[in-house]
Amino acid sequence: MSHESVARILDRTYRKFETRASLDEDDRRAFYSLPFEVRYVDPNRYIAREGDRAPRATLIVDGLAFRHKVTVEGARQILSVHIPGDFVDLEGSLLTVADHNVQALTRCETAIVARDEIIRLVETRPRLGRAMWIDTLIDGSIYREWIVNVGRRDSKSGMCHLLCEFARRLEAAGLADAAGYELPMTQEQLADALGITPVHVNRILRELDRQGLIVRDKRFVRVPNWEALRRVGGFSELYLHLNQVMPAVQREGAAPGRA
Amino acid sequence: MSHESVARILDRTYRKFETRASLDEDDRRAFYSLPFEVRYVDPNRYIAREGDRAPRATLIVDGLAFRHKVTVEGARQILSVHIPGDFVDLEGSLLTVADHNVQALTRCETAIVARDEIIRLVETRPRLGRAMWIDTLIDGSIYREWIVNVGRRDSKSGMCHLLCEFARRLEAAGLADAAGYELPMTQEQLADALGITPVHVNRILRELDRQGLIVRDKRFVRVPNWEALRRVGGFSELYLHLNQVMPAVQREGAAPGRA
DNA sequence: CGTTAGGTTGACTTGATTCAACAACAGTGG
DNA sequence: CCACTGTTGTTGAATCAAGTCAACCTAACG
Repeated sequence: MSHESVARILDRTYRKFETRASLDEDDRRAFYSLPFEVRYVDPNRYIAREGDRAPRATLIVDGLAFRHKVTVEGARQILSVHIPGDFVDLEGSLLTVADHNVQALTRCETAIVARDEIIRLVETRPRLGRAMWIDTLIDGSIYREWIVNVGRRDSKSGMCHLLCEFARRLEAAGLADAAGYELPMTQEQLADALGITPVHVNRILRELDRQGLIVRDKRFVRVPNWEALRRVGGFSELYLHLNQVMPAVQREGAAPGRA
Repeated sequence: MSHESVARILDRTYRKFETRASLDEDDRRAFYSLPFEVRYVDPNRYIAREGDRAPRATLIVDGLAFRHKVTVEGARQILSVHIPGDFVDLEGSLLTVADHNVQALTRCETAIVARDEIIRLVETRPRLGRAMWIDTLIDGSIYREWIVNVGRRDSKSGMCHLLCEFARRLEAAGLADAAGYELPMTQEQLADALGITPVHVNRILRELDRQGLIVRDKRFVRVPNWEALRRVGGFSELYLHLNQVMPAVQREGAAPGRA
C-alpha cells in the first residue's frame, strides 16, 4: 500500500478527529501507521450483522451506510446514516457482540482495522483515544436527537429535520454545498428512518415539494430556502457538536446550520 | 472524606467498570483516589441543562435521573433513565456544550468530578479509559433501542419493553429482584419516554393490569410472568451488553432477561 | 380543609396506516 | 429494439391507533 493511498484512506477520519481533540505529530504518525485492509461493499450488502463477534472496526472511506434493527414483528427501524470518515462497527469490536445491523446504502469502500490495533493505538496515544471517545459521545448525541425525531416530531417536521441533519453533516465533511445534495435513500428507507410508512413519506415529500421547501429531481434534493426548512424541522445543529476544537466553517448565504 | 464514604460513593461505578474491562489494582487505586464533591439534588431539579458548559462530570450515587430534550413546539422527549453508578453528564464535560437536560427523577445523591480529573485519569490509566469508552458505547446501544421503541413499537409493546429494560438494568445493578420494583415515574413522564400522551399511558397501563401482565400498587410494579411481558415487549437484553467481561448473574425463576 | 399534582374515564377528532391499484423506470434477455 | 420483470414511486378510499378535550376523582400536604 503506497503512502498516497494510505493518506487517501485515512485522511477524512483523521481530519475529523482533529476537530475533536488537539493532536500532535506523534498522534498523526501513529494513526497513519494503522494497518488496514480495504474492502468494497455493494449497496444493501451487510457490513456487520446483529450477533456478530468480529474483532475488528470498519471505517467508511467512500459511500454511505446505515444502521438498523428489526423488531420481532419484522418492522425495521433505521438508527443512523453514516458518511465517509465514520467508524461504523466499533460496537462489534469493543463490545463482545454487535447489537444491530450495518448495511451499505450505496457502494462503499471500507477500511477494516483489527480490534487489537485499535486498542493498542488508544493505549499508546491517549489523545487519539480521547478523540475516538468523543466521537462515540457525539454518535450518542445524534441518537438522542433521533429519538426526539421519531418520538416527538410529526412526520413533516421529522422529515425536514432529517434533511437538515444530512445537509449539515455532509457539508461539514465537505461532501455537499448549499445548493443541495444527493440523498440516495428510497422512500421506504426514509420511512424506516422516521418510523412511518413509505406511503406517508411519499405524501410528505410531495407536500414539501408543493410548498416549495424542497425541489426534488430523482433523489437529488435542492433546498431553495434553508431557513424555512430549518424552521419547519425545528433544527438546531448544537447536537452535532461540529465545533469541538476548531470553529465551524463559515459559509456564504443561508447554510442549514446557521442557528 | 473518610475512606469508608469514598468507597460507598464510588463503589457502584467501579464495580460496573469491572464488568466492562479487566482492571488491575493500580486502576482501582487511581479510580478511588478521584477527588469529588457530593451534592444532593431534589426531585425535578436539574443536574445539567442544555447549553451548559460546566467542566465536570456527575455521577449518580443514589436515586434516579433522566435525560430529556424539549422541541421548539414545547413537547418533551425523555431520552434515558439513569440509575446509581451511571455518569450522567460526560457530554457536558468532554464535549464543549451540553445538548440536552438531565433532571433528578427522585432525590439524588451525586458526586461531581472535575473534567481535568477525568481526563488525567483516563490518560494515566488507559484501561479505565477503555472501560469508560465502552460505557459510552453501551449508552449509545441503549439509545438505539430507545429509537426502535418509539419508532417501531406500538404503545403497548413499547411500554412492556420499557418495563423490561428497567427491570433488567435495576436487577443487574442489584437494585431490584424478580418480585418487581418501584418505578417512580409519573404517567406523564412515561408518556414522554414513549412519545405518546399521558392519557394513553393510563389506558395502556390499565390494559396491561387487566390482562395480568403487571400488577400495580401505586408506582410499585410487580410482574407475575416475566416471559409474557418480555414477549409482548419484544425484549431481548443483548443491547444492554451486561456480560462484557463477567458472565451475567444467574437467578432462579423467570428473570426478565432470560432471552 | 382547600389546594394541587397525579390519575381515570368518555366522547370525539385526527394523523397516519392499510390496502389496493397503477405509473415510471432500470435492467435483462430474447 | 422491444417485451418482460422487479423495484420504486404515486394516488385514493377506508380504517385505526393514538391524540385531544374536558370532566371528575383521589391522595398528599401545608
